[in-house]
Amino acid sequence: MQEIRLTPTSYIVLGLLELAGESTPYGLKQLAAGSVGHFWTLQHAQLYTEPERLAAGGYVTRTREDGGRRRKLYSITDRGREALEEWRGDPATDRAELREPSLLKLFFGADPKQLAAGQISAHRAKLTEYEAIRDGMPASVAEGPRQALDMGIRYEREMVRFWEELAGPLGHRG
Amino acid sequence: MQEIRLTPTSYIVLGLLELAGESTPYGLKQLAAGSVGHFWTLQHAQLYTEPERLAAGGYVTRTREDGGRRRKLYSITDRGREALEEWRGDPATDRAELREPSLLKLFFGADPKQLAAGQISAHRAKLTEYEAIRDGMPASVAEGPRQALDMGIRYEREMVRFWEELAGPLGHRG
DNA sequence: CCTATCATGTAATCCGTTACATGATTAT
DNA sequence: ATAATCATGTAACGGATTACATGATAGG
Repeated sequence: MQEIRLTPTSYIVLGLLELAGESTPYGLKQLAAGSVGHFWTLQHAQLYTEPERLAAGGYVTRTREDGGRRRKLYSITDRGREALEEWRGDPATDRAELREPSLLKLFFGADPKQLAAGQISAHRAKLTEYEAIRDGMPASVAEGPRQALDMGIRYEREMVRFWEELAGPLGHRG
Repeated sequence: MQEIRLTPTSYIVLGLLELAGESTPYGLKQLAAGSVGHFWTLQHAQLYTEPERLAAGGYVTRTREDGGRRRKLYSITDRGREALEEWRGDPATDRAELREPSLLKLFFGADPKQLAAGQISAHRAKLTEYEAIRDGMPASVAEGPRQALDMGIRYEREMVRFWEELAGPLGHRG
């Protein structure tokens, strides 16, 4: 049982395993794609390697299917649950940086109007997608995902506004 | 002259070198700290290694001081300028993900009120910092940094609003 | 049957972070 | 002088991305 460092990736895997119970990497991929993946994507390879790391640390267990494909199945352990719980309960969260590539370009002198065109459509598309998810969300969905989605919507709206104003400043309140 | 891949870090270094002319890694660090570092920080080690990479690719040149410390001095080459120009002119910018650790916690069930306390003060602090920079900005500062800062301000404001509403929903428009 | 696509993994590479180390200035 | 901080690097490590490879399933 090695010491391993828990990264955001680790918590995503732990969180998904907590929700899903036993799952294969591909199962995790599917789960992630429909949920947390909307604002934090993982490479598929990570969903194979990260559970291995977590297993080495005792946060998950690995079993193998008996039948034909003998796929690897992972489950969260008590230790994993504790770690997840501790993480969730700790309000000291590292600050994220904006780290928008488009912002970098803007900063270093790219033409705002040109950039804006692409950014507006990208952010609008994402916004539409988020709103569709929200409108189709069954009442059973937990608060967390709902609130996270709400943040995503706000963010996209604000970015659309920002780029729209950059692209065509109509005085203000156009 | 090797093929190297240009990452956002590369463009930051190139962009800073374009602004600064010849500079040492430490000089770059100082420059970055007062500008782009507000929304995209680099480790100091990167400011020593990245210029080396760029030199290997022919995007910058390295010279050494004649005098005592014989520090390394980097300058952008024509090739570097071209690369920077092409990057700036290409509106096809990768989409950034939100990747807020706090959002991850929220998603996976952390207590919103508890999280909010920390987030509100962090985002308020950043907002205050940004506003101070904006208010102290000399008229000579280029559009790019100014607009990037504006985006940062909007972002922080929106995040403050979001967490405030989560922490204490006063109906709406409290 | 054949070919997409879905699914399951491993290996190599590389960038970013962290840690280590030391030289030069400045302040006390 | 000496401590503190500023400055200048190198080395090790590790996680994330990318590339490679192959097996299973479904659709035509």
